[in-house]
Amino acid sequence: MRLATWNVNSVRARLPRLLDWLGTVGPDVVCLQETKCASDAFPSAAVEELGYEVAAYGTGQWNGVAVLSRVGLADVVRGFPGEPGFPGPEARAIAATCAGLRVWSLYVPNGRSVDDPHFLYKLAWLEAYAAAVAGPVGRGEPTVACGDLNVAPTDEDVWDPAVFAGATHVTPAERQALARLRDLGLVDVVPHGQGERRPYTFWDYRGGAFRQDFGMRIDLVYATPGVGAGVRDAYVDREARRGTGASDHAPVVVDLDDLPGVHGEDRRVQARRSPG
DNA sequence: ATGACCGGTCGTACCGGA
Repeated sequence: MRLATWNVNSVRARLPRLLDWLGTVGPDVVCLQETKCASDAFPSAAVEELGYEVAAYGTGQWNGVAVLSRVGLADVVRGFPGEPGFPGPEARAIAATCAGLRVWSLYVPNGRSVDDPHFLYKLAWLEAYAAAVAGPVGRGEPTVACGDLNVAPTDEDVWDPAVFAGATHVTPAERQALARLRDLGLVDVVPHGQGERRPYTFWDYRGGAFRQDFGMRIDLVYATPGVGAGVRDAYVDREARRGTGASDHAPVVVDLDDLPGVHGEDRRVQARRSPG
């Protein structure tokens, strides 16, 4: 299975590039974040023409997540029990089961600044998510929690730690909240950055950050141990960040062994069985 | 240089992003 996660920064603005990318990379399952459109405004038809089913969750111009799959898309859940709001519910989490794998597409709150109420919301949201997946993950259900987690796990995951002194995304509090997920047993599937480059996934639009590789690794794939052991390859698709009309995030692409008991024919059956 | 970019919005400035 080829799994990917990508913060597209508006699915409608990115649609031509998304469709090209789906055709070129051919992922089986895609987690999208910052779709920035309501569920019923998601451009599903264009994606379905390429053979994907779509589960979208969006409430308007902010946030928004989705899962695309061409290997089955079952048991879709939007949000999770105990999910905090700001102050009301926000569209930041959606789950679906694809070829036996429980897939979460997550868009963790930004935090804005360390003295902003949004920062406490970010920490609470991460804690609540960890509590929500603790049961299934503890029972060994094959799971990936992936998306824009908005935390750089280590100083190695930002281009210059000095620049981020006092900023969000690198604080001990955020890293501890993220570590709760690893405490459950989830493993960080660290991609390679293509060549010798660091596996950054985000570069600010401003100041030629991408050209200078002033990036951060904040788009993450956290997998249960059995899933992590089946990772054949994982890479950051920097090509998708290049040129005009790009998102400020690059996709992370992960090639996984099929889960035990779920083989190619089963996947085709699941795909056929699902409603179009 | 307290900047620089981009997407969205009942918009033509401002918010949010990170």
